[in-house]
Amino acid sequence: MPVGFNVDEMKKLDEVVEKRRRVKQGELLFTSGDAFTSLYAIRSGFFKTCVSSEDGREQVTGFQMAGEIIGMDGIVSDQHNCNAVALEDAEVCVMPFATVEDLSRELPMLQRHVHKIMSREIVRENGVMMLLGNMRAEERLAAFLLNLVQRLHARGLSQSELVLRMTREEIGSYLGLKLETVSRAFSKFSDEGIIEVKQRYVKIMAPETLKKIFNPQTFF
Amino acid sequence: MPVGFNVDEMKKLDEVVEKRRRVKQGELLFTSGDAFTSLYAIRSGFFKTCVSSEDGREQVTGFQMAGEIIGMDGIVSDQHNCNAVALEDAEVCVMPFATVEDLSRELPMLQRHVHKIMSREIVRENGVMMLLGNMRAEERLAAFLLNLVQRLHARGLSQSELVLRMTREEIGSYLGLKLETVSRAFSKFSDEGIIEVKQRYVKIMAPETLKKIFNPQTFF
DNA sequence: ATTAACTATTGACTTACATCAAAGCATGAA
DNA sequence: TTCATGCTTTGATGTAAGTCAATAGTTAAT
Repeated sequence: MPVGFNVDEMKKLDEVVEKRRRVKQGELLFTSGDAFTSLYAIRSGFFKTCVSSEDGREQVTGFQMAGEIIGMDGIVSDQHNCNAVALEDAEVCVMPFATVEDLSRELPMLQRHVHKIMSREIVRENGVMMLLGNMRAEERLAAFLLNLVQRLHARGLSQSELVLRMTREEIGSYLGLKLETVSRAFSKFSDEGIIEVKQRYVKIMAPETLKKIFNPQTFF
Repeated sequence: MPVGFNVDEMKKLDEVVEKRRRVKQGELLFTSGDAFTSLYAIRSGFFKTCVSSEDGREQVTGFQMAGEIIGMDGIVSDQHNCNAVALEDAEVCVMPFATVEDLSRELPMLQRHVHKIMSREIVRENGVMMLLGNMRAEERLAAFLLNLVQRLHARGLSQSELVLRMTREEIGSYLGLKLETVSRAFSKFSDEGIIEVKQRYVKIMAPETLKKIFNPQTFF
């Protein structure tokens, strides 16, 4: 939650958080078809969200970490439209959406915040569409890595080192690539000295080169 | 706007609509970087929204028709993050977002409506990600056509005939394909008797076959 | 400690779509 | 009517990424 609330308002905000819920690695926070009741603020841990087509194909639609909100897909139809799976043991704050709506009628700042969170998700997905529709494998992976470290850095972690919480297959699903292609792109970056990779551990050695790959035009 | 408001509430809702704005074919309703002030309800006409990368690649992120709301991409950063271009002469209702927020604090039904519209957009984009990440060219085009006629039919138009408002290139951009690939897929469907095509005019002869192509598993 | 079950890497080969190129249609202006 | 312009179709060829397959490294269970 953002700063800028007074003591009284903070008390009200506390009401929103009904209770906490722990989700073990591999378990579902919610799944497609579940009744929608609440948004979830991730306190710790790491999630993926994914949709699956009726013939079983799965598309990872996002990776979410501490401080992020998930569940907004459920508002439109009062039931969830994707699955949220914990990629490591996690804890979330359950925020009943009816309470969020009630309270955001009293607190314009909360109202504004809810709108921004949803808008941010729309804009993020626009970016993913650009990635999937226009970029090549290495550009996609560069964008993915840069986005991940940037978000981790914003949480006080390193801006050059990270431990991936997801498999090559899950990265591939998010980026519209097969796991072998993801693996090859990692190896290529590693061969070129842009990153160091050892399984899930990644160290970014040349962030500027990575940015160049993601966004070639910047240098014309 | 949905039904279920009383006379008094309807009066208030009228306040939201500040004024109307006409946008000629080819003109921008808003563009990336514009200050965000309002959402727009399309009264007539047809729009595309698109984002472009710094090196000039363009990704169409959606096509919008009468009755739909655009501009929600601007909320998060107080400036628009995509371009909205009229594909035919159009008229929109300008709804200043500050007014929408004020009023939706008084009218829970409006508040709920705003949330649903944004959630619907998130879910739609999830579907596009599935399309772009997992489907082949013909599946994408089948899904696209089915979605278009379904929306047109909901507006009282035919469920089998439509006139495309966009070029093959714009369809391709939306679907992550090149215009030649879109054209070939149209020709293939036509050869197989699934549709009749004559330039922008399309008649769906075998909707069930189209659904099968989009969703092969249904028939195992 | 020894499996078993995942996960990741790498190579050989295939393929769906992209690219390049030419020609055919519309639409609108002069 | 004629020309110009922009869209669409179709063919020939190229290529990035997919598929198939073998191997090896990691993690977890017994």
